[in-house]
Amino acid sequence: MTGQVEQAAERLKALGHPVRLSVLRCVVQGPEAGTPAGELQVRLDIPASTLSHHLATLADAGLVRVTREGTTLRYRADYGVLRALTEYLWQDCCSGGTALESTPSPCCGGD
Amino acid sequence: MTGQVEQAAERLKALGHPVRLSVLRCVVQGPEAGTPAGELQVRLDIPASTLSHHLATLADAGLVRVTREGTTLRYRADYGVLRALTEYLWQDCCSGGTALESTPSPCCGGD
DNA sequence: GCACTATTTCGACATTCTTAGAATTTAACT
DNA sequence: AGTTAAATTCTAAGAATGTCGAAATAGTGC
Repeated sequence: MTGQVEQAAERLKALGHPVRLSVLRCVVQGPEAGTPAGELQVRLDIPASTLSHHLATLADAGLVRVTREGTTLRYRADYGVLRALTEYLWQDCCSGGTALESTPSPCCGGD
Repeated sequence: MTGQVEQAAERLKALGHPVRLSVLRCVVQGPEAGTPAGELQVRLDIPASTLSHHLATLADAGLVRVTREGTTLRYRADYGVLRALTEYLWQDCCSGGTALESTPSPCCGGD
């Protein structure tokens, strides 16, 4: 199987671009059934071909899923993957060591 | 100020590389005072110059901090930044929408 | 089959990233 | 000052990314 570090790195890399991170936020804020690519294109105001590449990157990383509906393609977030990634990032990469033994919680606690 | 999305993207991008993610994990698991670059180099078994570039990327992104101690440089994680990033990722990018209104918690709960 | 719409794929270019040997800096010690 | 140790910066070259107009594809309806 692909190493866990490699997979997480690939997903973080996919998120590591302003446009793609914005795309994800749009998708998350959109309807549960998914947001049409054309709507994302209007919202983000970027060329369709550019958007398509970014969407492909996100989909390849497994962060979003696509559903066809006539001629339109709806993109929606894969929350399972996103959550697993977030958990991995905090638990396995940030709090596995000696420095934070008593740190309350990653995302839930906090100010 | 730099846009929040841009800053988060830069940090995620810094994490989006297998070597850098491994570096971070090593640093986190190391002593609180920081791990010498030389020790990281031995652990990860990569050329010093390559490691130095990756460390610079992580430091530029604000994910790690450096302290000089004689001729050795100790790198340690900035947990405040890491935590803020993790929180941002989940709260602002993954659960801000309509789809997950009743989702318990990002990182703390969960199976 | 033709037209129309929604998106993707192609092609090309500029930019950035990654890698790593060689040279350089920084600091400690004698 | 000279030497040694620890890291970084220089340099260079190949690989990967980002961008976007133009062309191609998938789907619907006439």
